[in-house]
Amino acid sequence: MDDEALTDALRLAVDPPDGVNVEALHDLIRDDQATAWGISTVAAHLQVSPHTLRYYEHIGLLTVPRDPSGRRSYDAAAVRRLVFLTRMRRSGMPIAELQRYVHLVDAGPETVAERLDLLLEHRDTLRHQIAQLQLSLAATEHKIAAYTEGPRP
Amino acid sequence: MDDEALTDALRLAVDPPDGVNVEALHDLIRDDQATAWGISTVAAHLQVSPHTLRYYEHIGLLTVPRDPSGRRSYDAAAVRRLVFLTRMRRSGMPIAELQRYVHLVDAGPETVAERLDLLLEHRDTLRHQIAQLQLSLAATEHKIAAYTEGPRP
DNA sequence: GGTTGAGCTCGAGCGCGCTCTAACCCTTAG
DNA sequence: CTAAGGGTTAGAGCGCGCTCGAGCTCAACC
Repeated sequence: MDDEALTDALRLAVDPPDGVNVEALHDLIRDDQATAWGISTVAAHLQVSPHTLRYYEHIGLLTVPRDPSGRRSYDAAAVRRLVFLTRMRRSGMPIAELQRYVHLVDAGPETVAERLDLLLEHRDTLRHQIAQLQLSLAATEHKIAAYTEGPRP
Repeated sequence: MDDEALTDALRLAVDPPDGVNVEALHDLIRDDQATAWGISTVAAHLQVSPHTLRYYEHIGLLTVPRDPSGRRSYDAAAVRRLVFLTRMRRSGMPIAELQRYVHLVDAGPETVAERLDLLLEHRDTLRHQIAQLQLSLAATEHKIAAYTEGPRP
């Protein structure tokens, strides 16, 4: 059930249906303090390796509770942060910037302005990237058309 | 060969999102047969370093004519190929794939089908990337909205 | 209760794509 | 005629983001 919810959240994150519904994603992974997940479960759902999850923790991007025998036990907060982290990574945010961001988050509410700056900057980067990719896509499609239609490409 | 397609790719390069000098690119494609450009000129216009241009040549992505004293003298064909190469690189195509592609181009017209496959595959990659980035953008904008609009209760 | 397998830490290694250095060569301005 | 400044080569080095291995502990299943 919770596992399913996580799966759904991640499917939304990776492979969006027609409308992008950020609200829904947000709801799907909201607090749910009963359950916890093992490292390989989380890794599989986020499409990263357990090694990577340990690495992220090691470099201070998040802290993960342990079970009595010392194993990582990812709670809802950890998973939510990981969803954020992996999405930012996939969209090209460098790890150093993620470290800066989570440091601000952990520092408390007086850093909100700075976090906002960081997000605004990333938004601009994303828009720029999308524009560039669309241009590359147009160029690629044009070349494809030249190969398929034109007798002398 | 596919000079025309490369030229078209260059034409599509005319309106990059930020910074790239449109006039400069026009300079680069004007005077097709008469002129040649030095390495630092080309590097500046393509926004890469001369080191990178030598590197691309070294790994076989293109060949560049030399002037009588042995210096690189980029002609229109070389520049067109570099426009293509840099565009593909910026849109995430790995160098190994570029090597494969230019190898096919250099192998002659019987490799057209294979080149087309490669381009189709890249097109799909681009579409997927764009979709992902748009989702990340939506998520980022949502977070920004949460910070700016919602006065925290 | 022994074996299998997953997780743990620590630290080294790696693949990619440049990026830089060393040592030398040419062209051009003063 | 000299000196600056950019070009040439081969090859080493680097930053990023993992990725893997060694050697161990622990839990679970037959």
